[in-house]
Amino acid sequence: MIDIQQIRDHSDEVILRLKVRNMDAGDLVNGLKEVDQSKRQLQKQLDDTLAEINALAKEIGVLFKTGKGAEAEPLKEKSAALKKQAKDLQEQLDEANAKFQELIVRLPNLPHPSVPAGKSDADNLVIQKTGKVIPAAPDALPHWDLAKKYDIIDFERGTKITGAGFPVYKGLGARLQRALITFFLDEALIAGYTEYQPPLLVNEDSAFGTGQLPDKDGQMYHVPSDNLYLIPTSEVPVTNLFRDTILQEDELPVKCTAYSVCFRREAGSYGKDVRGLNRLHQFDKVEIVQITRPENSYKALDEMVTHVSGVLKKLELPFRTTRLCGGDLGFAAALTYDMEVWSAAQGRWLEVSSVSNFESYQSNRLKLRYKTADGKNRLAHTLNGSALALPRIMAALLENNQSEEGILIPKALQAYTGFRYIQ
RNA sequence: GGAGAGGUGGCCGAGUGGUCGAAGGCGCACGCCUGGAAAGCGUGUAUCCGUCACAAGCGGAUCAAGGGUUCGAAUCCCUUUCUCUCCGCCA
Repeated sequence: MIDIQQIRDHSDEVILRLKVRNMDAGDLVNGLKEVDQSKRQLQKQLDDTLAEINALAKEIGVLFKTGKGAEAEPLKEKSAALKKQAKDLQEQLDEANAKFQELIVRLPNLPHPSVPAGKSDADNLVIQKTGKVIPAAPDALPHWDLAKKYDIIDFERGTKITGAGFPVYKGLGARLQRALITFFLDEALIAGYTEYQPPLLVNEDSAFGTGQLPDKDGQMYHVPSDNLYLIPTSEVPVTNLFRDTILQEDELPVKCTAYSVCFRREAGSYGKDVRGLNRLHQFDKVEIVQITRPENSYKALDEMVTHVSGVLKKLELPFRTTRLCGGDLGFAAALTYDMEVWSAAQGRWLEVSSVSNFESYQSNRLKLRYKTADGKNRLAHTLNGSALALPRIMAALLENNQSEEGILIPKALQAYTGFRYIQ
């Protein structure tokens, strides 16, 4: 969440910057300022009252010790009255705090100055195109047909055993999937990331910490009997490893990578967007996460984009990088780059990675700080990115590399698959 | 799932109602000592909130979490949660 100090000192700027998200935050920000004010006032009153109570208790203690217990009686009465007052103030303060919390979690992160204005993904700024987009042959098959032709993904039986959006990978398809995971992890390892294998279910605190709750409630699968959530991305468990943590400055940057299965309910999706592998309820992803000092986070963001680009180049897939516009920017992100690969047979770009800098928005919720050389605790910056999401990579590989001989596995992957063609 | 034991500061570990945010030790930082180092000696060493200049100082909160008893609780009571031991079940 946004640092309240920023709202106290620069509320106009906050409102202005949120306009890039097409959000009119005026009422919210001003309401927040008011609640903050009364909250602090109540805090002061309560603290003063408690201080009086504490002083009385000490006095009474001394009286008892010196055998003047009788003299303590009026003090006791006074204390009782103050206690009642304190309880009252405490209730008011709790109320103010709840209100404050309710309001502040509704404020999304402030967009970075470079975020373009815009309403939807159509307004995202294309900043880089890499690789040649060759028009697909007229008889090119979309990946769902190729999956059937080579018997490598079984959508129907996935639907039978679970439901739509839960494909079954089979034979060379399953092996290609496994190869991709290992390849991605190895690439991250080379880039200096430490590999993690996190739990696939998280508790409420974790879901809140990275911002899935309360903003995206309903997007996650929930297990009510244990009040746990299936992770929509390993960003959630991995970033939460550092919840309530004060790191030493020399531990930064922290660089983590994790492969995990991801679960998303995707309520409300439909049409060609969800055909085949385009949008699934369960999919595999390798994620990269960095925790940095504030002054280094944008350098780290560039580094992560470069890393993902490098992996895509090794896969020989044509891709483009876009900078998300204000309207498409995620709730917690300050700046996001999307990487999209060209899907030849579908003739469209498929998002395979999203790399974001959250600045201190997540770390403020997570209480993720680091101790500077002069002993001060500061909020760290968090970043994450997909490197990469598997299904659409799979889709693009199938569609782009199809020929009469079968589907050619890119050279960099062959060492991992152990085969050159899917035939 | 059943029975029992327990959760104290970065770590270990005292503390069963009164000036305890908490003894002592370790670790760490700085200083003295030394040619340099070790040892030794000394000093310091949690987090959050408020006041305020995001200083100092002062005040408040925090001994797993929440609630209660009391003038006063790390210490007593209740609930929750986690860890450990034994049993059960089990990949």
